[in-house]
Amino acid sequence: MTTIAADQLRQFVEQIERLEEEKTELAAQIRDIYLHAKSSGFDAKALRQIIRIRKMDQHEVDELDSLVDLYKQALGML
Amino acid sequence: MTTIAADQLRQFVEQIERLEEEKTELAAQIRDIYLHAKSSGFDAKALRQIIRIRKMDQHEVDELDSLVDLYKQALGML
Amino acid sequence: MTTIAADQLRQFVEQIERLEEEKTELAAQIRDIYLHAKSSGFDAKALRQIIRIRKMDQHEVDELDSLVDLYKQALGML
Amino acid sequence: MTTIAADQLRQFVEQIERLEEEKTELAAQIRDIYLHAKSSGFDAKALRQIIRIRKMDQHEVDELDSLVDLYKQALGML
DNA sequence: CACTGGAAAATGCCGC
DNA sequence: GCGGCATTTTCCAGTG
Repeated sequence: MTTIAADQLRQFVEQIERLEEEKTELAAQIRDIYLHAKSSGFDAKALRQIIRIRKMDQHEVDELDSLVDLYKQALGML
Repeated sequence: MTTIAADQLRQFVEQIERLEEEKTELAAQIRDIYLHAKSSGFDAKALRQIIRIRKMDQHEVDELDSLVDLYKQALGML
Repeated sequence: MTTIAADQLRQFVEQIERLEEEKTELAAQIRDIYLHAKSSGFDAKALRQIIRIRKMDQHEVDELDSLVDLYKQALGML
Repeated sequence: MTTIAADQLRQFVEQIERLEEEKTELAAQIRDIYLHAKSSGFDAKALRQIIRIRKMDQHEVDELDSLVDLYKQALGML
């Protein structure tokens, strides 16, 4: 491997590592908020579900829900 | 480490590996079923959700659902 | 949903649930062994590490290794 | 739910969503770098491996290593 | 466009 | 009983 390639590789590695560090930091902040929410009396599991639902397109949500309901019906779960 | 300890360790390792192998095999079978279900026209995501719901105690389900609804209401998502 | 489809769905669900039950049982057995190992004086964390290392398909690992070594060299990690 | 609690909930949700957005953005940047690396002739898989290896806190790894080596020896893996 | 593999999220266990 | 860690599951991008 040429020196040039090695330097280039090093650049890539360092850039990635820097960004991943930031990403890890953000993840930690998010965990903290869930902890705060929890100690404010909110249920973490339900909160996560809310976040998930809001992230999904409304159409997707509806589609999945109606399928789940259909399956529940077929299984006598309703 | 004595020979006895080494033998004991080996026993543990082999037992664990054997069980994990079986576990892996089961996981593969489960994946297969999801594949069959899919090729029979069922939606894998919805199916997984059904399995999850059935695994939960009914009381838990209700509790989580009502919390999620409460949160949705608080956030004007309804 | 037709009766046929409903029956088919039920089949899938029941098969999956049965297999998952077995999987859970195996997981419990594995936990037990770790507990036994621990009470025989072995360090569970190290033991898990051993299992992990042995699990890696050595061949596949080696495949990447030459490339990885090249890059590590370039990064002064050797 | 009181107005206060609802407001608090909204705060948590918005904070989480904002941080997750940033995290997604970082992930996109990282993907870009891998793409650049790839078009510079580097193997993405090996590159990821490098990143993974470097991420392991070398110190912590060493901590376990003596125990692991002991066990490997016992298992004839050395 | 389905599959594979790898990253991220979520769940559950063990320790304190 | 809670927090941290490890595993497991889910999701998603890359690939053929």
